[in-house]
Amino acid sequence: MKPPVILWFQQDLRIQDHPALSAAVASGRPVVPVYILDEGGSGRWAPGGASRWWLHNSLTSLRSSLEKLGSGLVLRRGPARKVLATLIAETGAESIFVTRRYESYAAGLECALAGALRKDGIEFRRFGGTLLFEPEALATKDGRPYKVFTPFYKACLAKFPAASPAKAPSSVAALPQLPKSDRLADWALLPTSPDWAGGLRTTWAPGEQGAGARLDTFVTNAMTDYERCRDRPDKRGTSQISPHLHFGEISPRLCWQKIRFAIEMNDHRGESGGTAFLRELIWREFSYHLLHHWPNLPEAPFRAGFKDFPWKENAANLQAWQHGRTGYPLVDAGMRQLWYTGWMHNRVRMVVASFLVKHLLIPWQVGAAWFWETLVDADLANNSASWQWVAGCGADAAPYFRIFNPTIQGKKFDPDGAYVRQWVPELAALPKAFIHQPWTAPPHVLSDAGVVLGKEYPGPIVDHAMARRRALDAFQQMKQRTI
DNA sequence: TTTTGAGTTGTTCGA
DNA sequence: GTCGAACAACTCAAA
Repeated sequence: MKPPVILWFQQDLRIQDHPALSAAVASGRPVVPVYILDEGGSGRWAPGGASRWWLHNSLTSLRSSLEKLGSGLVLRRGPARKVLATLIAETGAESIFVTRRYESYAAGLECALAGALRKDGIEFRRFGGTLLFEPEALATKDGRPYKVFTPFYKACLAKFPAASPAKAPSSVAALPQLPKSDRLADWALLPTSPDWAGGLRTTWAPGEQGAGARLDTFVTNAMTDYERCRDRPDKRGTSQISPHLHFGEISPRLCWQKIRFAIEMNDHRGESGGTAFLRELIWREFSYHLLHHWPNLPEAPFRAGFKDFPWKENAANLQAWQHGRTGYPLVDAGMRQLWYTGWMHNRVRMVVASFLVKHLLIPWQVGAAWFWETLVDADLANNSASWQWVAGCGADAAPYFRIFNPTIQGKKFDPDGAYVRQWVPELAALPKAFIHQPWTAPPHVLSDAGVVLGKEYPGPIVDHAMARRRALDAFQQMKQRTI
């Protein structure tokens, strides 16, 4: 019998439009699908609690898809290098196929493995599929990586169409007996005592099927109004596809194709909404482009001047932010939505991030770490690039003086306060006029609503006007130090 | 090499 | 109440 191919799954937990899987099947050799839980391999960027919950469910889904194709999924725990060596010995495989990753630790490992295995006569091939375009495929006229979104976006548009998405294989040739697999339950990816995942379970359907359903729902219900509604946390105006994309349960090429198709079918009525959504997919590409070319993006400010920024670490303020007790209803609603569902609306992410970095002067890395722990869509490229963008130290970042006013943002994007009422129930009875600024409500209004500020719900932990001035001063200080 | 136009998502202040 | 300017220059990308 021909020696098998090891198909190493990482953040590509799908069977449709999966170039490495397609190539393994096309090779005509038996395939050994494997997922390796390498807990030390990503250093400080080991998956957080919410990501681990998702991973458990997504692996269950992938395994069942592969079983339907006549195969299965081998689960192993340990350092990837060691596990792969063991599997080579057990199966006699002469090839390993993998979908390439872009985090420096992962890409570095893949390159090292490729070199080491080649010496032993083992073929190690890395495939694309995670991005529309590989980071090497896009460069300025000078041959340098892009640092500004708009020219990057135009360059992407000029490259279209990307390759068409590939169909899922109809079967995967298996060995008579797949190697032994760990029991998924033994990996303890799900939380126990306490089980905090109730909100996640009711919100999400991890896996390739859930991903497709989520995208279809978006196309049917929200795409046409995407431009108008995507900033409204009180509506279902966004796709919520981010965790599915992060785990590779759906490919961006398939998203692109489905959206384009829907626009055509719909007589172009969804054109503006669909295009705005596709632009967000290019933002994802841009984040990966940055991470690939600047590997320390997760740790260090892109603009070096921010190294000397006068941050004020403060444990009490950090905890108030994490627990949704800052006294600013929109901020608190967002932080609680995050804790309960593992996800936060994009508009609100900007507001809470701006609040942490500018109102509280807590380093963006601290906020990024909390998001990493709590988000089901925690993605090193998107998380790092976006936090840097908000903090003003990123590539093509928001100017530092652009400081969100959480009250104004609330009135603008949650005009009736429905979002706040859902996530901050202790304020639910407040009239609309005060829902985003309870500290301005007259005493009788507060008591009618059953609110005692400083009791169930706190007063503002910082004064907005003071915090704004302080942030601008800190920025001035940094600039003077740099000069 | 130099020049030129442009750059995701805001807020505040004063006319 | 509405509107435009100030906020801060700076650096990128392309001609």
